[in-house]
Amino acid sequence: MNNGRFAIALHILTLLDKANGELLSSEYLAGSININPAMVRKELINLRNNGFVQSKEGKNGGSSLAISANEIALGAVYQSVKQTALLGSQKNTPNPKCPVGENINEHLNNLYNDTELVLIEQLSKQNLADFSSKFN
Amino acid sequence: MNNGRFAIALHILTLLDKANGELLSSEYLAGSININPAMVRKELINLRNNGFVQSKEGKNGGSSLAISANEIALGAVYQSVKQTALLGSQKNTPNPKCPVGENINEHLNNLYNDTELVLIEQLSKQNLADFSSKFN
DNA sequence: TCATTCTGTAATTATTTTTATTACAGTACA
DNA sequence: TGTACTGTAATAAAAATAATTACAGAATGA
Repeated sequence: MNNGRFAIALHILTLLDKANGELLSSEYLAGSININPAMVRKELINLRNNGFVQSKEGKNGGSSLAISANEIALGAVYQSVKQTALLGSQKNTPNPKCPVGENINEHLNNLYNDTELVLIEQLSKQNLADFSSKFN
Repeated sequence: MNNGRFAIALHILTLLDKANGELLSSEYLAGSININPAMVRKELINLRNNGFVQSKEGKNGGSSLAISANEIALGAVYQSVKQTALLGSQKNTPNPKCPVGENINEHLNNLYNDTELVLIEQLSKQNLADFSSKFN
């Protein structure tokens, strides 16, 4: 997928883990990542939908982890932000009159799926707690 | 990396393998992939630089595999087209004043590198001959 | 030798994807 | 009821990718 969102999501999660339940505002998170608070909020929507974080609106609001850091496998984080296939582009419209062109998408998809499975497995050897513990 | 180039490269290589040494023109290749011949030539430059194919200029020219299809591991094809890190974006400039921001790139890079290694290993379980044999 | 058919490559443009920005309604608190 | 947040949409900007055009140079063969 090659997605800057993976880095952002993991960055947010790491900060939330370090905060130990204290609510962090999107502005604060954005400050550490060095991006716009609105971007952080967008990513938080996704992290919330995946059950990783919870947010509180209004004054003194902010976000915190919704589950324990060792329940968040990095592979799950990857899956939550991935939008396109690992190696493919969305548009691939080969010539169906050619025997290779006709079938290559099927074979590529099989290859991508198998590969992605292994990738997720590998990422999941670490969970958020493991990752976060690498920081002081 | 998430690169349409992987699909294009593999498509080209598969066609060349099927051609059994016969020279195929960039126009012919482009016809099967359904892209512009100039794009094919660009990708051929890369495939040539990696020793996978050879081309002949001039009339009746074209390209063919430079080595046997079972010497071309799919992981090597991936490596030849990859330009950005597997999961990262080029620009990631977190706030160095934050202990997490300061070190996250190092940890992300380690994670990406380990993951990519596994990915290449997985892809390399198949070589071009294996892949190509899936087509009639 | 010279027209033809290719590749090699650069320059340019177009398209798509990603990221950033702005804005403001809604919510919670004190 | 003012303040400090989130939620979300709309828009714009930037970056990455893909496509197109163009033409010089190479090999062939009539």
